[in-house]
Amino acid sequence: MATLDDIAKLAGVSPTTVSRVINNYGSLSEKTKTKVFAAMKELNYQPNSLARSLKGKKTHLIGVILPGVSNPFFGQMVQEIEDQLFKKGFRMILCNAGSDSEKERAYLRMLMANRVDGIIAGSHNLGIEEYQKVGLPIISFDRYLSENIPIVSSDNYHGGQLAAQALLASGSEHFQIITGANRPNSPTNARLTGFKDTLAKRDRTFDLLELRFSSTPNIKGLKIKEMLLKKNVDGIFCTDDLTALLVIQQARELGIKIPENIRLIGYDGTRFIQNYHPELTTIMQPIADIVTMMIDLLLKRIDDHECQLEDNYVLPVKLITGETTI
Amino acid sequence: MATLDDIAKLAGVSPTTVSRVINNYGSLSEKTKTKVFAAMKELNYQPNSLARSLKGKKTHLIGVILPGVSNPFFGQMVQEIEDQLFKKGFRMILCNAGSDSEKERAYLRMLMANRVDGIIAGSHNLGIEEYQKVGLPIISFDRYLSENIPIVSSDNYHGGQLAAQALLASGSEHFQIITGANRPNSPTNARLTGFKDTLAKRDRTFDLLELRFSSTPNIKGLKIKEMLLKKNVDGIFCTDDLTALLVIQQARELGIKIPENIRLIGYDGTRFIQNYHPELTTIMQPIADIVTMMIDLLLKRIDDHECQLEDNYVLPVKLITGETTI
DNA sequence: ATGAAAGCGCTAACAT
DNA sequence: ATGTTAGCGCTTTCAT
Repeated sequence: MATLDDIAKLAGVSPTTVSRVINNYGSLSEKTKTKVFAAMKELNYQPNSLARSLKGKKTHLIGVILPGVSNPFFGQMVQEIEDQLFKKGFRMILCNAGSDSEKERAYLRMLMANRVDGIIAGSHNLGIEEYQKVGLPIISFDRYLSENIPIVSSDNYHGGQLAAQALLASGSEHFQIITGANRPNSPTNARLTGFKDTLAKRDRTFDLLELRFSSTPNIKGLKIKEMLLKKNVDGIFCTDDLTALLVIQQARELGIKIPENIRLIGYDGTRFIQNYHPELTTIMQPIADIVTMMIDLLLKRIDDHECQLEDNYVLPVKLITGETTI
Repeated sequence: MATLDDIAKLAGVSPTTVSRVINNYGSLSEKTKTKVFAAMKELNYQPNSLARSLKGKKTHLIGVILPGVSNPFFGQMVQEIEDQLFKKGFRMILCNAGSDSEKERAYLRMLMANRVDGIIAGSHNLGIEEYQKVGLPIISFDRYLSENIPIVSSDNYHGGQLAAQALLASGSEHFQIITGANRPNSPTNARLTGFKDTLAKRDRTFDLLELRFSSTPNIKGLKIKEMLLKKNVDGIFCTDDLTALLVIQQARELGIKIPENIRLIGYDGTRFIQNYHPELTTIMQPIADIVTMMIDLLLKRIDDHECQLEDNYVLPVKLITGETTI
């Protein structure tokens, strides 16, 4: 692969001059420019960004750590991140941490070794210490990682309120919420709290079903079926849309009609759900805005590592009414 | 951020020795090792992989170019790629090319500039020339890119055959196939050919509806509705599962019963579909095997740029029978 | 068992 | 307007 020196030789100028042409910097005569450009074309030259970055410049690489990308929510988010980063001249190293803390730890080390300019993290396997030690600009999505790491999230509390209001408005009396395992410190818990508080104001209570994030859909389906059979519920709030799909599936098999017998509301409102399951009432997270916010903050921190940022940035959610609530 | 020299000083040895410890190479006394390790811990040292790679070593970076990741098929594929690459000590730079050739071209340049060790490409915006000029190991998924770039794909032709057989077996008489726009040279066309040939053997014909990849689901849905109303079909083959979901949606709205009035079969069989739409009969692509194959070939080429590989690697598909065919 | 020194490809003073 | 040179952090001969 051609180097800057090769170009210099071919064009009959010094390496510096070539560097100047590449970076469009200092004063160059038109002649030299043309010569150099010609040489670059001829050898299909690409400046080695490793060498460049070694000289203390930015790598323009961002590490993105998420639980996984086969889930449509994170799929859409990653797509959005990639798109926005690209427009700003950054590339992304994708890290699917799953629920494996060892892997996440290894990735963190790798990202440091690769001298990424910053990190967007939306996973939650690790303790605080590891993220503190990284010493790189980090922005978190929907998770508390450590002091001084800003969290961007949608308004989970209000989402919970909206869900409760929608179910109340549709005349439900016996409420059920289905969540993932609730981690301490996770902003996601606010969905539950918002739901609970709103019901409490009307003196209503509800049952809670926790399904571990790591359970397979089959297992989740089974637990849902069990719940559906045992309890007399008529208003269900799932804190993610995929679980809501499982409820629809199980209800259909049991001959339970939605929304006649049960009203159902999900959470996330990805483009995927809007396109392929428009029947589902859900709370939409503003993924594009979340990503814009995260990237904005991250780039600020990259420009100035010391810049002060808020602890929390909360973006508004929206109720999308489908046919699963009346 | 600490450098190798910092460690050397702190440990009271030469940089060379530190390098030896890091790479576990040459002969070291236990004492020195311990000292050096201690120094590394103390400064939370991570070797700068940029500097390492500059010295001619591999970057352990792989570029992955795909149309996008919000589609569950590519989502699952990316997840699989990431997972397998990680286990072999590689990272991945994710490039969503969409249907934007300028972006794909820019990414190709970036990947060269970043000196990735190799590329996995599954997009199809670009002409042959650009991929030829890259001069990096490349493996393609399901697309013809250029001479000497191996293509890994599932057995599209056989998939088409299976689909036809399933519809025939379920007693359909009037066939419809719904595909994306058919590009020349795309292995995907074979799905159509396999379907056609199998029907032809039984003296059956079929209608073709082409939906551009770039159309929104709403538009696709509209065209499907139109088709459903106008034609008298009772056996539909969609060359991807998402389109099949759209057919289910439209049929439901029109009061057409599946499988009573129409039999339906999709293509891809992602884990997502298997979990959330088990009712859909579909042809499953062996994503994990495809990825294993691609990575295997890519690493071979990375080890030896000249190594000879086949032009095509075709992996078997499987019929998954749901309730949309009887 | 350890160290000195050159060099990977580039950029940035500092000349001229 | 262009060139010389040193150095980014590491690996790798070649010495000792």
